[in-house]
Amino acid sequence: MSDEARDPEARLGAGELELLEVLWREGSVTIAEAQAGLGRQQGYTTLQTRLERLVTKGVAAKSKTRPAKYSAVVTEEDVSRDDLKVLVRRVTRGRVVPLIAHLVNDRPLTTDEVDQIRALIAQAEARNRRKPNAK
Amino acid sequence: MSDEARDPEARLGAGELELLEVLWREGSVTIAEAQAGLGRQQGYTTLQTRLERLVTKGVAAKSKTRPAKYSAVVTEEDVSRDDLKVLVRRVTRGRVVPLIAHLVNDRPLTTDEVDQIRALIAQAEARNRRKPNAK
DNA sequence: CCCGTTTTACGACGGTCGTCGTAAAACGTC
DNA sequence: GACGTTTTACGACGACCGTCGTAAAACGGG
Repeated sequence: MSDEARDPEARLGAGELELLEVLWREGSVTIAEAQAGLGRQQGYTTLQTRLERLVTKGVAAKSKTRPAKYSAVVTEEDVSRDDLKVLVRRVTRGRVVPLIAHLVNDRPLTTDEVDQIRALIAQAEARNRRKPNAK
Repeated sequence: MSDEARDPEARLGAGELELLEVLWREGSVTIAEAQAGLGRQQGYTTLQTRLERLVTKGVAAKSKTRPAKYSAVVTEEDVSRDDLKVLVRRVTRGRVVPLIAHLVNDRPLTTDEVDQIRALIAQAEARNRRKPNAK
């Protein structure tokens, strides 16, 4: 019963994810650094408030060092897993193939990508053989 | 002057998508039907307001029949395309392979699904051969 | 110790969205 | 045509979030 604990992961808006991205990318940043790391330009205190609210939500932490540094508490994987789950369920009612179709048809793939996807499929198939629950 | 479509697709929140889902699923519904079609229970006038706001946003239409019927104006594909684009860019910085890895590793695939994905890849590869821009 | 700069604390405002309440208007029935 | 029911119109409230302003507090160089 370790992989639950989803309670502090309240719903995150698009703007909050944008900020979390900066934390993921830069690791641990002061307000000024976050301001620079963010693509667009935004007021200092605005970032302060936004980061503070992330801390309140439990998805970021604030150090007690003098220029305080903010860092992500949740990982990219945590969030993407949830997002993906929602997207797959919502858009394709649980079917993953239409989603993949969308992905590979949306733009050309390099030959490398094709190879990698093939490998992925082969692995999945191998797992199926070991445990033939192929529903 | 025909494809004006993209600009009124303002940002849709999670709750608004939830409602759109009902419209996509049921096609054209009165407020009472939407109330029933929605999973949970929610006040009549609440649905009224939410549907009305979807109309204001331009993503739903209201008929002039007596019990007004609401229907979706944007398609599931419109929205999923945008959502997917955001997700791919945000989570994997444009790389589609990690996303697919996530999808196929997250849960077992049926043999049918494996076959279908293989076909998808083959098609993508064929497109590559016809137009060898393989980056 | 004083001063300018940086950092933090706090509060406010406006827009969006889920949530309803209330009441007027339209409708079907007797 | 009066009445109960359904449908619509309108407005409000509270939470959330991006946006800052202001000002106190802490810091570092003279």
